[in-house]
Amino acid sequence: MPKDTFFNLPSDKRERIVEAALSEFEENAFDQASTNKIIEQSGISKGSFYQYFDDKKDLYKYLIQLIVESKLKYITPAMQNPFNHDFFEVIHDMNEAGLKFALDQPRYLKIGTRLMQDKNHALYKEIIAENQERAMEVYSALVKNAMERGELRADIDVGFTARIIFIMSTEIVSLTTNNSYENLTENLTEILDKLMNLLAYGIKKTEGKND
Amino acid sequence: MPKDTFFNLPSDKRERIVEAALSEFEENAFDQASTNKIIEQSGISKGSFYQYFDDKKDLYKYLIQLIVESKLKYITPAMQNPFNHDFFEVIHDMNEAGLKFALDQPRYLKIGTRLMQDKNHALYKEIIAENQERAMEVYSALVKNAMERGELRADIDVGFTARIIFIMSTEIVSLTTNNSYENLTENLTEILDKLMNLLAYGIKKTEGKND
DNA sequence: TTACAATATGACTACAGAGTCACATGACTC
DNA sequence: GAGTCATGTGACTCTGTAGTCATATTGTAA
Repeated sequence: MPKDTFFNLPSDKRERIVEAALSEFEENAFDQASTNKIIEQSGISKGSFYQYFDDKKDLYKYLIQLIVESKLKYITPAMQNPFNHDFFEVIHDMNEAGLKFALDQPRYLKIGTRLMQDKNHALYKEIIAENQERAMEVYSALVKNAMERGELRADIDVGFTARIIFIMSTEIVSLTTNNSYENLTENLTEILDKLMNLLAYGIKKTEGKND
Repeated sequence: MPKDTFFNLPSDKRERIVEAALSEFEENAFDQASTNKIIEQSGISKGSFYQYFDDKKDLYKYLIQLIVESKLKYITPAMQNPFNHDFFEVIHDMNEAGLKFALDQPRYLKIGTRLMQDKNHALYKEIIAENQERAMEVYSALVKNAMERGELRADIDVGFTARIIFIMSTEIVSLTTNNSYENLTENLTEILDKLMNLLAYGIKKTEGKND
């Protein structure tokens, strides 16, 4: 957590620092990112930086907190009473919210994605791992509930399905972008529909579900 | 490409260098990896290193080449006459081969995965991007062919499905490991079956496919 | 005006990185 | 033995890094 001196700062100065940090961490992973550059770009002195933050990690974790808070604002509405809604509708709405977040907050997305990528990094374990466990529990509960209500095939594996849905939620962004997070196009709902359709029905031609 | 001096080296020395480089790039992404450490660990002098390789990137690309060649050895058998076999069988066998590779060559896997992860890195674009395009073309042809033979629903999107299958092939490893590439368990075929089942039939309870 | 605390500053330390270069060594030919 | 060429060497340069600290500035309260 940043120190009081940081939060006591006039808001424009504080924003300049956050702005500079976002830019730096957007372009570089934690180890690559340079506090020197952040200091330079935000126009504060080195000494001041260390009066605001314990170290580079302190600042970084603060940014991640901002990002998580922001993303939660998007996701939570889709999670109201998830056990009373149609399972596929809940999953759809969550992914839709995630895409909206990606569209609205591209730099947040980029920083978050960077963190998610390096699963071997100590920071990943420190910041992400446990939250991910919680997410998996939520997904598992959703799947289990939907099975009990007869919405899902009875022979599927709950944990496996939960993980698939989790991976879906992280990969859907890359599905919509040809791998460069810059050009998020407008056919998001189209791609989301295709994905939901695949999740529900698969792609094999069967007696029940022909063309 | 390494210089002739490298290939003229006595094989034990050459292997020591490759070994040291694999270790370093296994533990660190390209930018983090230290040539100094590779030099130290392989017991050669700094000057020699630069007589073998143009620079750090030269060595790295050589390793990637070894990795790609190794992976191809696993995958190609599954790709013999792909248009005459059952579509799901081909996909199954390819993924199975990929998992075998992951099991047999964990350090290759780790280095390769690291490279795949940082899609923003210049090296990703230099090394991966075009190969990925080619992979997508192969997958697309497979999907299209299977549709024409009536194996797949006629209403699916070829490009989308090809991308799903591509993502599947990269994500299946993480599905089998709870995110640490160390403990690849033995229930690989089980997970692969579940994944193939999902791809084919989805998870929704329908008239055609109950329980 | 004085006194004191909070904040600001940037030169500085200590370290690590990639890559260079003048020189040393060893092998092979004449 | 002399000459030549490929290869080996490590001290060195240059650049960048995170973090520190003695000193200066500012704000506030008496």
